[in-house]
Order: sequence, then structure tokens, then C-alpha cells
Amino acid sequence: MSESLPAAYEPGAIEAHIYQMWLDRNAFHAEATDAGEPYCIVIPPPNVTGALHLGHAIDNTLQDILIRVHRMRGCNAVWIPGIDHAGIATQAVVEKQLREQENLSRHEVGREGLVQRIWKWKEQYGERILHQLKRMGASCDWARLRFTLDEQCARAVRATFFKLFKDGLISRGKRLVNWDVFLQTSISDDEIYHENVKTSLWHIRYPIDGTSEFMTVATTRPETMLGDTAVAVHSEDARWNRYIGQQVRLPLTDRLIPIIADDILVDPKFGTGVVKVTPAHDFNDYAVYQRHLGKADEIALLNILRPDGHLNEAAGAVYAGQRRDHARKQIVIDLAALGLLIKEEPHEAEVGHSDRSKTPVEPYLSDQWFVRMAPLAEPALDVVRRESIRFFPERHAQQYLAWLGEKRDWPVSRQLWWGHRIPVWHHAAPSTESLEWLQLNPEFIAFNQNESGIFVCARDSDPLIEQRLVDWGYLQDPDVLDTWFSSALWPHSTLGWPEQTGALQKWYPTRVLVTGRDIITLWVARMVMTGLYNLGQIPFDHVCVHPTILDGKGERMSKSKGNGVDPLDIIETHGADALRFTMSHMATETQDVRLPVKKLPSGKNSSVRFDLGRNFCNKLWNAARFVFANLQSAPGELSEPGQWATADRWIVSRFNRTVADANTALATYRFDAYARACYDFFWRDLCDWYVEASKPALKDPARATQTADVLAAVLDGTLRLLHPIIPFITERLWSHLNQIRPTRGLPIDLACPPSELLIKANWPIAGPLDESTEQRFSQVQEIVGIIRNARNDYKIDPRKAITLSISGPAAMVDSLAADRQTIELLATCAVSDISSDLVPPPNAIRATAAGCEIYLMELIDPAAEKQRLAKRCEELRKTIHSLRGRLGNESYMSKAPPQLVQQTHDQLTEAEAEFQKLDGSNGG
RNA sequence: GGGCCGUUAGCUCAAUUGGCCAGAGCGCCUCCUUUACACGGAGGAUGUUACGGGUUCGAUUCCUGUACGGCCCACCA
Repeated sequence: MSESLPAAYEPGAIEAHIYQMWLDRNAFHAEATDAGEPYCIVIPPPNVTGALHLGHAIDNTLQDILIRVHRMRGCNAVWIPGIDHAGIATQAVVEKQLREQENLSRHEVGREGLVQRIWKWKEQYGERILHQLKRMGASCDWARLRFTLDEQCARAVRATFFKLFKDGLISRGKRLVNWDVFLQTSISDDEIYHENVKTSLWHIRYPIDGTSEFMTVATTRPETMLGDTAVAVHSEDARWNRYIGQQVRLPLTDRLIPIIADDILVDPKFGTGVVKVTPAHDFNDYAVYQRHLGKADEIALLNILRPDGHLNEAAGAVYAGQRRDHARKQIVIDLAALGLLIKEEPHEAEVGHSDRSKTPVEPYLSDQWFVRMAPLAEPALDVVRRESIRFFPERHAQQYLAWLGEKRDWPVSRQLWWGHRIPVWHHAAPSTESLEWLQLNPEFIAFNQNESGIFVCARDSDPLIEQRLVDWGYLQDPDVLDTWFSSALWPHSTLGWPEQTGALQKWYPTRVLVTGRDIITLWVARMVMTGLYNLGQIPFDHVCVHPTILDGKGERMSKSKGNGVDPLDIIETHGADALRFTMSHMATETQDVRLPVKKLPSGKNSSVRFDLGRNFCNKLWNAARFVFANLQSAPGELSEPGQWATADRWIVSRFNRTVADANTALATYRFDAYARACYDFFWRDLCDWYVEASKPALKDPARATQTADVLAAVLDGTLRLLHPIIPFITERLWSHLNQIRPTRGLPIDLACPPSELLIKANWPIAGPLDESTEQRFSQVQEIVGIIRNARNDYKIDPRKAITLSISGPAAMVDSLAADRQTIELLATCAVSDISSDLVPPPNAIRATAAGCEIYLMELIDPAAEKQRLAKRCEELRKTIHSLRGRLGNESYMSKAPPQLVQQTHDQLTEAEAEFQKLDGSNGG
């Protein structure tokens, strides 16, 4: 029945089996009607475009730890998984594939054809992501898997858009947007990266109308001059201000454009002091246009580009149809021919590029939908200021507040086909019949009218309503919504909103959002806004921001950089638990952690950083094997802790302390502190000391049963404590423990009810601490330490037992005698005498620890001993000098806390006592 | 250019509201294959806590300046 466990832990042999067992037992699933305090986490949905890397691994490991801890604490815990459709990124990938493999453009396959292909692609890559999550041990409630483009999310999107539309928070307008001419869509600021490009600065003369004079402008983009509608100067620039109100003749065109004053745009000390103004193709110039709008010096807006980046008719017959880069060359040639090009100097500029298509973006004037932010942002700022939502670490709230404080309108339309289509239909001249109908259904239909016609928003995706609109000649907006629009609804859309589902009522607000700091603004802030707007409630109480994983060169792991490491690679070399343990250990409060990665001959990646977790698992495996080998099948009779050995009481107290530390760490999302507390307890206390100390006890018939019971109990508790971090190995060992020892015979402080599965077991109880025992055992540790130290100094064969005697304070003699066996085993020695009044034997090595004198006998080399003692005396002399200095300092004595002064006093007394003894014997 | 954060052992990171000799893992050195574990055990070496100034009895911790690095925002015709 209880098969033997191999000497080395082999994660590959058990992980798949254990995960399947959890699935078979439905261990991840929760129902809203289940008992327990609700505890819900929604996963930050990974983009379907790519496989997960280690950045996702840390994010999901931490979430899984929280979910598993709270499940064990008896909460009704649910972790909702999902994937993001990642509009622009996904469409770009599939379009690229289409081009490369079939040489087709999206227009050739059509809207439906393309969307169909993307869905296919999504199935394939979505599966891969889910597979990765499962291999990592993620205990997601898979029955609740969501996709940001599925029907449930679509209902939430429609309902939200409708509400915004009805409340007048959706507006449509011409705006200058960042245009990707390759994908022919607008992209958001955050989808742009800047690249340093070597180009030229061209100086061009603009003839001032009615004079023989010129104004000289400098530009890096000469082709945009065809769209100039003004030149601007500073109002106080004596060189130029007399021309304000006059006109220049725009070269290569027959247009006259005004000379205007704009003191914001123009810095008179920079360049020539004259700036060309191209409001349709430059963000600053567009701002000029807006500033002058409605004033006497209002300027025109002239778009000279087609959506594909070619120049249009407005650019003039000569240039219309040319590509933007071709036009630039041609214009330079033409200007030179006219003698209007003064010079061309080398110039470096940061040019915005689309993250998706890697092509330069074009500021482009187009019709877009916007969400007005001000009314949404204010309450979202408020809940964080009031700390209804708390950030961990706190400092990250600043970024949130700063960004939201700007309240910049959110452009939500994207000229894409993959995404939630904007639920707005337009008609320039609607029939009265249709208008009457619209007014009949204010619950489902909202509309507003302006000079360009009527815009109708339909709440539900109802084919009958939509068909009716189409029949009346209304056209649906071809654009789709920004991906963030659907992810902004994630915490409530995944729970069923707008339906008042049981899940929504039970689990909303969710408890914590775990994420990296890069999407605090784009995502976290928007979730808070929509949560408050749609439900009047915050979406989560806490935001846990974990460090960003960097590679060995300090660069962020990302798919586009190609430096992402597949968690499956690490799982292959180290195991999932090792990956998770190391991730938890790395989750400190710093903003980044570096992870040097090495490429294996197989082409896969690995990193020695994960050895930490692997070694830890192996140690756990073997410590458990040791316990199993020493357990009788039934526990002994419960005895009173008062009858236990020091080591027994000590390890129980240490365990209780560790549980308390883990609880504290988890309450503030200090996953590193949780992992470190477990590591130190398990390795340092349990393995290094307790297991070693238990070995003679297990051979002693009088103590074997009690010791085995403590071992079983502490192993039981340790597995519970570690399960959330390293679920696979602990579940495996748990089942083995259950087989050979179904009941533990737990000492009272560790009593937790039994459980067949560890994943469903109770979280350990932080029982009482036994300070005096901890202190007493630490004296044993000190004494053992100093003996080992001396043995090493004297190069004594590790196998050779030495004889020693201990002279200590009368109060310690009895307790030391009780722990004699422990000292003898751990320091490989025989203790011949423990007493309060020993005379130092001749030729013995002397050492001091825990206020005791230790005499190591039968060791020669008095010269070496003398030298060693001299060294120690010197150390003590320094210590004493420093401590006396501190106590002699009046300010210190009067201002430092008395407790600290007392401590200093005690230290001095101790050091002086040791010095006196050593110096006395060494004095000869 | 504006804002935020960081700089601790060769590397990667800790250090509760300022207070024991600033710790751990890896790496390094010595020794040990002792029946849980060499993915192990015992011991050891390594720090002007980036640098300057200040506050304090006392500063890795608080203030300030400099250097370097990262992130966010805005980007200059």
C-alpha cells in the first residue's frame, strides 16, 4: 500500500497526476451557495496573442498562493480564469500570417472571413496559455473560464456602452489620433514606442506675400508642408511680429496662409523663430488650431493623407497618390529646384512607431468615439484617497492618482474588425417612422441628434432590433472598441453582470487584484471607474503590485523583445513547485527583480535561480522520507507537553511562530517573507536541529513514540503551511502520510482536523509560543555551535567523538543535563561532566557559549590554543571598550530607552566575565 | 524636460516604527559520501550599506545635494 519513495524528488513523475486528481475531485470549483467568507480573485487575463512568460508566472503563482491559503482557511474561495482578445495585437498577428502564407490582405478575405480566422487562431493559442497555467498548478475554477470577447462579456460591454451613451459620457468627434498606416487603425499612446531615427532638418523659405522677403521654417517632415494652414511666430519677437496678420505664399501650392501669433507653440529663442503649422498632422499644431478656434485668427484644418499613408487630393495634383516617404523626397527635390531649400542638416529625432506593426505612426485626423473621463475619474480617485482601495506596496497608489488626475478623455474606437463592435447606428436623414419607434423604447434604445444626423445606441445585441435599424437605412459604425474597454469590466463581467447572478452577489467586490505595475493606469484605474459606475461598488479591496521580472541584462521580459522565458522550460528542468517557490521568494517589495537566464543546448532556457526551489523541494522530500521511515502506524498516547523533551517543545513553538509569521506576511502580500519564514523553519529548525536531535530519541524505547508523534505532527503542519507555495509535492507527501499514519496523534498545539486532500485541509493554527523553551534550546545551539567551531579549528576528524565538560551557572546545570544527549549527538562528543564549579582541566581547549565554560579534553597543541585565546581576548577587549564608551556617554544614558541601556549593561557584564576567565588562564 | 522608484557581499535579494557584531541563497575556501537528503552536512572568508553634507546619544533606515540605473508622463519646430 505505502509504496516506497525514491531518494530524489522527481517532479515530472507526479505533477500531471496530482493536477488531474484535483480536477477529478473538482477541488478548484466553488459555488456561490457554498459556505464560507467570499474570497474572489479575477485573473489578469493574458493576451491571447502569446504564450506566457515568467512575468505571468510570478503573477499567477502569487494569485494561486492566495487562493489556496484562503481555501484552506475555509473561505468560499474562487479564482476566475480568462483570456483577453487583445484586439489590435491579435488582428495584427493573424493579418501578418495571412499575408505571409496566403498573400492576402484583410480586405480580400472580408470582415467575416478575417474574424473567423482569428477565432480559429484564438482556439489554438488560448489552449496553449491554459495548458501553461495548468502546468504551473493554477487552481482556477475552470468552469468559470471567460474570454473578453465571449457572449457574457459582450453583454457587459453593450450594457456599459449604452449606459455611458445615455448619460452623455460618450462623444464622437474629429480628433488627431495616432494612426497606424499599415494596420489602418488608430492606436493608443501606450501602443507606441519611440525609436531614434537619423533624418534631416530641412530649412525652407516661405515667401511673404506682397514683399520680396521670406520666412524660414525648419522641419523634419517636409511633406507635411502641403497641409500647412499657417505659420506662427512669437508675439514679442521683434524680427517677425510686424508680419502678424499678413500672409505667406505656401511653396508648391497656390495657397496663401496667415502669419499668426502663438506664444505657446513658438519659442523665439529656438531656431528661426518661425514655425509652420500643420494642424491635421501634428499634435502641437492641432493644439494651435484648437486655441485659435472661434477667434479672429482662426486657422484652417487640412488633411493631406489617406488612411493608407498615401497623400490625397488635398495635397495637390502633383503629389496626390504618392506614398508619404516618396512625397518627402520629391518635395525636397522640387523645393531645391525652386531655390527655396536653404539647407539640409543631419538630425536625429525620436519617431513614434506602432508597437504592433513596427511602422512609424502618423498623427491623423479622424472620427473617433471618446469616453468623457472627468465624471468617472473623480469617484475612482476618491476611493483610493480614502483608502477604500489599498495598494501594496502603498507607493504605487501615487501613479494611479497622478494618471487619473489628468482626466484625459479616453478614445475608445479602433478601426479594427477583431473586437466588440461599437453598438451605434447612424442615419443622416432618419425617417419619422423610425424616430417615433426610437422614442418608444428608452430602456433599450438611446440616441442623440446633431447636424450630421442621428446616432442610435442599442443596449442589447438583439437581431430583430438591429435588423429593423438596418431596414430603415441606419448603418452600424464599422469600428470596434479598445480592448481595454472590455477588460475594464472584467471583475464584474466575469461574475455575470449585468445579470444579478448569485456569483456577482457573493463574490463582488473581489478581494485583491494581483498585477505588475505597468498596467496600474491602463487597467486598474479603468476597472475601478467602471466598477463604481456600473455597480456603485469598488471592484476589489486591495491591489497587490509585484515586481517586474527582468532578464540578466536588466530588460523587462516581454514577447516583443523576444527575451521571455517559457515557464514550461523551467518546469522541465526544475519542476513546477521549484518555479513557484522561487517566484514567491523573489516577490519582494522592490520594483524589479533580475533573473539571469542561460540558454541550454536544447534551445530552452533555464536559470540557476530556480535551484533554490528545487533544492528546497528535494530537502522536503527527503525529510518526509525520514519521518515516514520512523513512524509507527498508530500514534502513542497523548502526553502532556510538560513531559516532552526540550527539543519537542522547542520545535512546536518554532512551528507556531512560523505560522504566525506567515500569516503576518500574507496579510500584507509579502510573499517573500512567507517563503523565507517557511524556508528557515523547515530547513534550519526542523532539519538541521530537530530531525538530528530526534535520531537518538527515536532509538530510545522510552521516547521513541512521543518523538515520532511530534515528527508526524510537525510534518503535517509543515505540509499545510507550504502547500499554497508548493502544492504538488506537498499533496503527494500528504497522501503518503495519510497512508502510513491516517491519524497523527497530534500534540495539542498542532491539532487540525484530518483531511483526505491537502488542498482542502485546514490552514495550520498559530498556537502558543514557548519563549523559555526557545531560549533554553538556543543555549544548546550556542554550545553545540562553539564546540563544532573548535573542532573545525583544531581539524578534528568529524567522526571522532571528543570528550568535554561544561561548567555553567547553577541555574542551568539541570536543564543542560537534560539536553546532554542532544549536545553529544549534534557536536559529536561525550559530555563527561556538567557542573557549576568545575576547575579548568589542564591542557583543555576552552570555549565560552551561553554563559558556560566548555572544556574540550584530550586535545594537545597548547600553542595553538594560546593563540586562539589571545585572539578571542582581543575581540573581547574591543567589545568591552566600545560598550564602556557607550555607557560612559551621558547623552546616551539619558536619551536612549532604558531597555537598551540595560541590554548594553548586560552585554558588558557578560563580556567582562568571559574576558576575566580567559585572561586568567591565558595570563601566564 | 516633469514625476516616481531604486543603488546593501563577486551575483540575486533581506533587514518590523532609527537601536544586538547589517543577514540569506548562489558562488568561493577547508573538511565530511555519518543508514532522509552531495539537489546533502560541519565550519570559514568576503561589506567605508553608490558618493558628499545634515539631523540624532545612535543612520542601511530621516532630510538634502551629486552620480548611476529603471519606470511612467510629455517631447520641442
